[in-house]
Amino acid sequence: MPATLKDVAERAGVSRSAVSRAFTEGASVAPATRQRIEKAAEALGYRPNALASSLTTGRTKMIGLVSNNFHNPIFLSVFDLFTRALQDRGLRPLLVNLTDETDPENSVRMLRQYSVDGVIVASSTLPVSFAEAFHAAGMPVVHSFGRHVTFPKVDVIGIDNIAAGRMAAETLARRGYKNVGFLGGPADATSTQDRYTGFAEGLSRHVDMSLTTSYAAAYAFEAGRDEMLRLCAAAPLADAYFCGDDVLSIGALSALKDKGLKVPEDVGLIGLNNMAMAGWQNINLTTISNPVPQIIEKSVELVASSVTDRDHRPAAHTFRCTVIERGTLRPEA
Amino acid sequence: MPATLKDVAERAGVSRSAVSRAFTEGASVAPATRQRIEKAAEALGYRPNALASSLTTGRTKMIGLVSNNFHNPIFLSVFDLFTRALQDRGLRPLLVNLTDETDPENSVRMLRQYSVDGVIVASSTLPVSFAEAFHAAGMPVVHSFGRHVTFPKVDVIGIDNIAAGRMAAETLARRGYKNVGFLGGPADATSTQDRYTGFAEGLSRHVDMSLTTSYAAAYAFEAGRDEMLRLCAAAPLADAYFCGDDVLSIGALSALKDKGLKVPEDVGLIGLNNMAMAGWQNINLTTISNPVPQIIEKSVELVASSVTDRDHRPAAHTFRCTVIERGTLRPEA
DNA sequence: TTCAGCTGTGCAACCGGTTGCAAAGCCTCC
DNA sequence: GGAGGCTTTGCAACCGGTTGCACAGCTGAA
Repeated sequence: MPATLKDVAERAGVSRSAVSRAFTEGASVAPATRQRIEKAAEALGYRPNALASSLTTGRTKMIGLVSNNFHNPIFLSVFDLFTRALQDRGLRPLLVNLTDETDPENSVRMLRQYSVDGVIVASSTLPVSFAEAFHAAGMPVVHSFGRHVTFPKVDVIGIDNIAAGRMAAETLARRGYKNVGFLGGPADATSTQDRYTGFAEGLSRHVDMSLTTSYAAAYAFEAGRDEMLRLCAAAPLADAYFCGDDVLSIGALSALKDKGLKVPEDVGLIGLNNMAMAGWQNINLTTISNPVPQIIEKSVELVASSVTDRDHRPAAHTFRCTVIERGTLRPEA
Repeated sequence: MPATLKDVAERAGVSRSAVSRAFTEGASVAPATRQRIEKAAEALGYRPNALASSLTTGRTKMIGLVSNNFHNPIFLSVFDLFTRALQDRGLRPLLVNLTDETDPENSVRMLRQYSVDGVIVASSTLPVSFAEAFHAAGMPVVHSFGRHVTFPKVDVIGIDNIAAGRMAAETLARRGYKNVGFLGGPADATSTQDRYTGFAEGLSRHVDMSLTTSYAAAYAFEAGRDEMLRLCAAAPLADAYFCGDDVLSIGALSALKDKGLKVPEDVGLIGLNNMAMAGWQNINLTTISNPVPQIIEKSVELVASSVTDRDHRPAAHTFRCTVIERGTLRPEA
C-alpha cells in the first residue's frame, strides 16, 4: 500500500534511478529535479524501504542486542542506554532474549537471516562461546560486560573484575575488618570467578585477614537472601561480606535484617554495580560503581565503527571502578 | 559472503524456484529433489535471507516493541516476557525507546521503513495518539497496559484501572481506615486518572471516609519519596495511602521510615502492580496485582493474529486484579 | 567551429528471494 | 494405446530498491 520508488518516479516524471539518487547522500542530482522529486515524494508520503535497499547495499542498520539477563534490575537501565545510544546513530536494536539458551546456533542463524550489521552481547554470565559464535559467523561483535582478557577474539568492554575484587579487599582492610566473606554470584560466571580472584589476592596482602567463600545460585535477590540465611544458620558470620553484585547484597541485607542483625554495626556489606536501587535511602548500599553509561557508549561506538571498518583488531576496553561510600560499611578507622 | 539460493540451486542441479519451494511450508517438491537440495544447503550452510523474502511475501516477522518506560523495574520483566513470547512464535522484536519523545511521526516513519508486521505499544504513560498514529499508518497495533475504553481504535490490553482504584478503596475501608490519601503517578497519565476515579468512587460509598490527593512527578522511587516527604512536612498525614504504583510506594515507604513513622502501625500503604520487588521480605508491600504475564500473552497473541486477519475489530481486553496481602496495611478488623 | 570535460539522467542488470503459469512427467483407468 | 488427472519442475516476472555504464547536453577553451 505505501508508495514506492516507482510511484514517485512516475509522479515526478523521472526515472527510478533519479528518485533513488535524490534519497542517497552525495549522489548527483540537479537542484530542479531534486525539488520535483521531493514534492512528489512528499505528496505520496514516500519513505524508502530500508529492507529493500539493504539487499543491494548490504547494510540493514539493525544491530542484534542479545542478552540473557532480564532479572537483574540494573539491566533495565542497560537496555535504556543501549537503545538510545543506538537510535542516536540511526541504528535499530533487534532484541534477542537468550534466557535458558545454551546453544548459540539458533541465534546465529536468526541473526544471519535478518542480516544484522553487528551484534552486541550484553551479559556477564553468557559464555564467551556465544560472542565467538556470532563472530565466527562473520558479524562484527562486541561483548559488553564481558570478561577482561588481554587478547580477546572479539571486542570486550567492561570492568576489570579482578581489580574490582582487589578494590573491595582494600576497602574492607582499611576499615579494619578481619574476618571477611565472599558471597559470590553463580560460581560458573566469569565475573564471579574474577571478582573472587581479585578479592583473594587483595586480602593476601594482609596477613591478619581471613576469607570464607560461598556462592549464590544467581545474580538475584532471592539467591542472595537464601545464601545469607544459610550462612547465618551454618556458622559464625564473617564481619563483612563482599557480595557479587548489588541485588545479591540487597537480598543479603534482607536476610540479616530478618535475623535481627544490624548493618553495618553487626555485619558490613559491600556490593558491586551501583545500580539505582543501591542509592535508595532505605537501602543505602556501599558499593563499587560499574560505569555502565561509559561501557555502553563505547560498545555502541565500537560496533558502529567495526561495521564499516573491516579487519578491525579486537581488543579489551576496560573502565575504572570506584568505591561508592554509603551506609553498609563502618567508617574508616 | 553467505550462500544464496542460487548457490544451492547450482550445487543441487535444480532451479532456484525448486530451492525456494524446498524451504517454504507446504510447497510441492519431490522427496528425492528435496533431499538433494537439503544436502546442498547443508553443505553450504545456507539460510534463506528473511529480508529478501519479505519483499515478496510482505511479511518480515518483525514486531515493533515500543515503550517509554525504562525506569520502572516492573518493565524489566515486561521486556523479558514480551521477547520470549514473541520468539516462541518466531517473531522478532525491534525495540523502540520513546523516552522523551512527544511526536509519533519519527517512529511511524522508522517502523514503516523497516516494514514491521505489527506494533506493540507497551506503556501506560504514552498518549493514545501514539498507538493511533501507528494504526493510521496501516500497521496492526496493540496497546498493552493502555487505558481501558469500551470502543478503542486499537486493541488495548490491560487492567481496568477504575476497578483497581475501587478495589483499593474497598480494601482500605474494610480495614477501618477513615482518612485516606491518593498518592498518584503523573497527573497526566491515564492510569493515574483512572485509578483516582475508581478510588474516589469507591470511597464515596463510605460516608465516613475522607480523601486527600496528591501526585508524584513520575512512576519512580524518587518521585514517590519526594512526594511523601512533602506530605509529611505539609500537613497531618492520612491514615493510609493508595499509591499509584509499587515503585512509588517503595519511595513513600522510605520517606516514612526516614521520618520515624512505622508502616503499618502509623501509616498504611497499598501499591499496585505487584512487581517482584514488592515481595522482597524487606519491603513486603501490600499491593494490587497486575496480571502482567496474561496481558503480555494476550497482547502477543492479538498482534500475531491481526497480522494475518485483516479487518480485525479492535477491542479492549481487560484482566482482573486481586489484592495481594502483605505487611503494609493493618489486618482486617 | 570543434572538441574535451563536466554534470545529470536513464537503461538495464542486479541484490536474494517468491510465485503464476505452463509444460513435462508419471500414473491410472478405460 | 490414449485420455485425463495429478504432481513436479522451470521460466520469467516481480518485490523495492541500487548502481555501473553510456549517453545527452552544456560549458569553455582552442
